[in-house]
Amino acid sequence: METVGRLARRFGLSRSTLLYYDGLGLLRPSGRTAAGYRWYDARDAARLEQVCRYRAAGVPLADIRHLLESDAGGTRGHGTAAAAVLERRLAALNAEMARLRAQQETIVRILRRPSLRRRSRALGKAAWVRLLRAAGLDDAGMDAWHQEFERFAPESHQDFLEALGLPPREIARVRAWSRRRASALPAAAPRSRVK
Amino acid sequence: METVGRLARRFGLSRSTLLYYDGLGLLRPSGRTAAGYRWYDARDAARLEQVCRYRAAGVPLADIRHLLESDAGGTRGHGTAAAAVLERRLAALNAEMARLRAQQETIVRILRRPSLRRRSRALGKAAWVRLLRAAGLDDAGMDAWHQEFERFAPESHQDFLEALGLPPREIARVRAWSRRRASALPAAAPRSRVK
DNA sequence: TCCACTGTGACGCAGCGTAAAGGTAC
DNA sequence: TGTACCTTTACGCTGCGTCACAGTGG
Repeated sequence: METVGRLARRFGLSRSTLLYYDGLGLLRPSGRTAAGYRWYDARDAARLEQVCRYRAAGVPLADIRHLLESDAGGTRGHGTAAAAVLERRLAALNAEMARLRAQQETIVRILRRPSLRRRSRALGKAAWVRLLRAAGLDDAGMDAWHQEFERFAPESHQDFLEALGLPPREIARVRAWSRRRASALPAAAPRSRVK
Repeated sequence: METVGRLARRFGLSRSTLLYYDGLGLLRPSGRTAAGYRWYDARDAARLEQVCRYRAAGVPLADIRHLLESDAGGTRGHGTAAAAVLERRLAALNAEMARLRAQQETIVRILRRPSLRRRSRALGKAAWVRLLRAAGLDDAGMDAWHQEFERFAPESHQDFLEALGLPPREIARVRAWSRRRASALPAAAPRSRVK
């Protein structure tokens, strides 16, 4: 039982956000006062809480609308729909982060100054090697680490190598080597890995 | 010496993009044909190449405009201006990536299902521990790893722990412990680290 | 005459922020 | 009487994509 400004403050949103949600049909107040003020009750607040949950995950407002509507329509399979939307969002997040990493890399390439690389807060290959060595890992350990990484989470291995700033060809070489290594006898290592 | 469509294709852009740049004043053709067609010469193409370089780094069009204008105005300090813009962009990228990581984490929290965690392509604590163990690291090694990480690159240490999905309080605990550890005698480890 | 190209202008997109011009609650 | 709230409408932001309608090049 509250007006739009009060509800907004309670959820840490702005008034215009709630007006926008109303216009979209995402969150309509269940009533109006005699003077035409929007009047939100407890169910509206509960719905807004759901909306905020999904928004915190970056789900687009249109998707949230569909989710909450299908949710009201019937219990059957609504959890599945939510999971599908969230998985789509995860995929989009991965794509977006890849784009941003590529931009970071581009900047570092433009400013060839290694002093700036540190400001990107993204560790490079040399830094990782130093850390792992300080932890007591030797060459054999790092080889094993790559193999296990490739076997257990190949996509993450790819992401990790990209984040190090390695060129695509070197990434491919490291991964291919890690795969072959896992099922073969010891052989010559490629010239360059995260080692 | 070419028209807008041809130049666009040559740079892998769309015609409307170049029209937009013209409207902004970011890239004006140096001439027009008798019929009013835009006519781009080699210097225009060179300028477009610069624009594309900065765009690949995600620099906003307005900033690119300022850069290229100050560049034409005088040689004095234009490299510094470019570096400043790129550093600002790096900071924005870091902030944006932090936002996206937070959203990933939110999604994983919503779907408590660990099976989905794998699809996020972001490794969690357990996965990292498994990898490091497979590489032959023991508890002491992991302790040393944290200490070195904290000493050498504290901000990246923070980023890494956040990316693992650890709650802020645990991150603070791990980092404080790593700092103390580096200059003290062996003591009891905190209840939970990436170990 | 045909077809690919060009011009200008306008609208659309996501998710709101901001302002204008006024009515309402206390 | 003030002022803190509320109403609606409409435009701004980014970086273009996508019409629509008309003229041009070959």
